[in-house]
Amino acid sequence: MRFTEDRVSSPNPEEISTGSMAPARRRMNTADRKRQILDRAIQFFARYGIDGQLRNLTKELGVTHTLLYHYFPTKDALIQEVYKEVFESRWKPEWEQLLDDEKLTPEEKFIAFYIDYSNTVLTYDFVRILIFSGLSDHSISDRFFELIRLRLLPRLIRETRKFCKRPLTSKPSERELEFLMGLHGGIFYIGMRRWIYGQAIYAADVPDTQEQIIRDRVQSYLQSAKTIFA
Amino acid sequence: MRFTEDRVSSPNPEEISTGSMAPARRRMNTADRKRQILDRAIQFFARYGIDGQLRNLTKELGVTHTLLYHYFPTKDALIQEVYKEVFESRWKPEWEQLLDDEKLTPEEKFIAFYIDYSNTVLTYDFVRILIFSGLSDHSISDRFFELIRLRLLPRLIRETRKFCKRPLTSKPSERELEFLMGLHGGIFYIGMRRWIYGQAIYAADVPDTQEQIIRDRVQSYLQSAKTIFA
DNA sequence: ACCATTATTTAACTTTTGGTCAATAAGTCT
DNA sequence: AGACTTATTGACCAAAAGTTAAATAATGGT
Repeated sequence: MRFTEDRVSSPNPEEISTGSMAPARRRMNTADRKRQILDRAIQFFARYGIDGQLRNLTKELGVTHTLLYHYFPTKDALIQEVYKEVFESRWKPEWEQLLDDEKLTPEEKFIAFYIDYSNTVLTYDFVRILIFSGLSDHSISDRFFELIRLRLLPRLIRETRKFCKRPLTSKPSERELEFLMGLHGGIFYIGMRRWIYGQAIYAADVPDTQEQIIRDRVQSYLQSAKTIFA
Repeated sequence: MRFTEDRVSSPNPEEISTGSMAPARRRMNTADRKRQILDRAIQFFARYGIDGQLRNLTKELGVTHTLLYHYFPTKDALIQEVYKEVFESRWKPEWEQLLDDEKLTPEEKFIAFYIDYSNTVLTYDFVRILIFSGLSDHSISDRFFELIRLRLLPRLIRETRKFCKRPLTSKPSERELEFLMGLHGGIFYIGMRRWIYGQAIYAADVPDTQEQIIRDRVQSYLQSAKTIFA
């Protein structure tokens, strides 16, 4: 004998105290509920991947899975909104301004940028959803890399050249770009180790250490660029 | 009306010529068939993830999906064997010997090692299965990182110190390790970009360029280590 | 040429899971 | 209080997907 019991026992914190088991159906207004579902869905798909089951997602919300179809026409539509939310709404235009700031040295820009970038991008949700989407469908993660390639890399290359006192005009060579990707990838790898492989990154909990690491790597990158591209 | 039609039309190359549609059931000996299934399964799960469907896997083999259960008790057992094959059988003990070689300089060792390591580990199957397994269950990818942490990192740290002319005795500091992980991660990121995000790595098809990139990064790492840890 | 073994298939079962639809009830407005 | 809107649920469907058991037939040994 199996019951159809989608909702978890006590979804509404206010109701728990009674100990009764009638979950007392509560209505939320459309906007709030949609927001709530989307937020949960981000965490949920980050954890279980896009193959995660809707019934499990809604169980976390204390709601039956059919309610989702009141807000999203299909599972895929929900996932698309999750992608949109994660990839597009977290991009900071300030990064570009920072890298264009006339008052900062290239070194200061690199360090300030990568510290903030790490704090924004190297989160559980972001890293995992980026990887999940890359694994299943490039077209999603491509959009994020387009942003990097168009908005960030040219500026980072420019600052590198400034630091090396080289002319800024010519098109970046593959060797230059690839050397930069070494820095970039090394930093992203911190998120990989932490959120994909589940390794404890000692420095992650100590902001000072975390920043020291980035500082080390950036300085290493810039100094070596000077040597390599002299 | 639906038929149970698992096998693809002409599984056996020798039989195609006739154009007839009786696929002529062929028996393979146990060892060969198991090997064949395992090889295919590696490619298959690398591509579609562990959620890939057995019916699709066996379709590629020209066999019904139930045949799998003659060789593996369960889907999970098959996946475990895939993991074992990918992670354990590709580790090269020569790496340790190379890094211990008395006749090479630290710089030569680093470069030789990372070139070979890249060629072995940065393959489609390996990178993707490593990520898939990390995403779903750390316990699998952990085994691979244990190898790295125990067999490789101490040697790489030792060679770094030799290069910097520093004493070899003390325990590696977190800063040292983390700086090394910057190099390591930057190199792994090449595989990520290529096999997860599907980016065309220009240098990947030109061995010379590929090696130049690794050379650049290794030299950058070593030179900077000298500065940082002086 | 026959027999025994076992690789392979056919058919069927079960659970899972995305999705539909009509019924229910919590708010809101008058 | 009664009516109206619509958020929410319960029952149900169909296809997908892992698993099992019995039937079939290819191969090797005698």
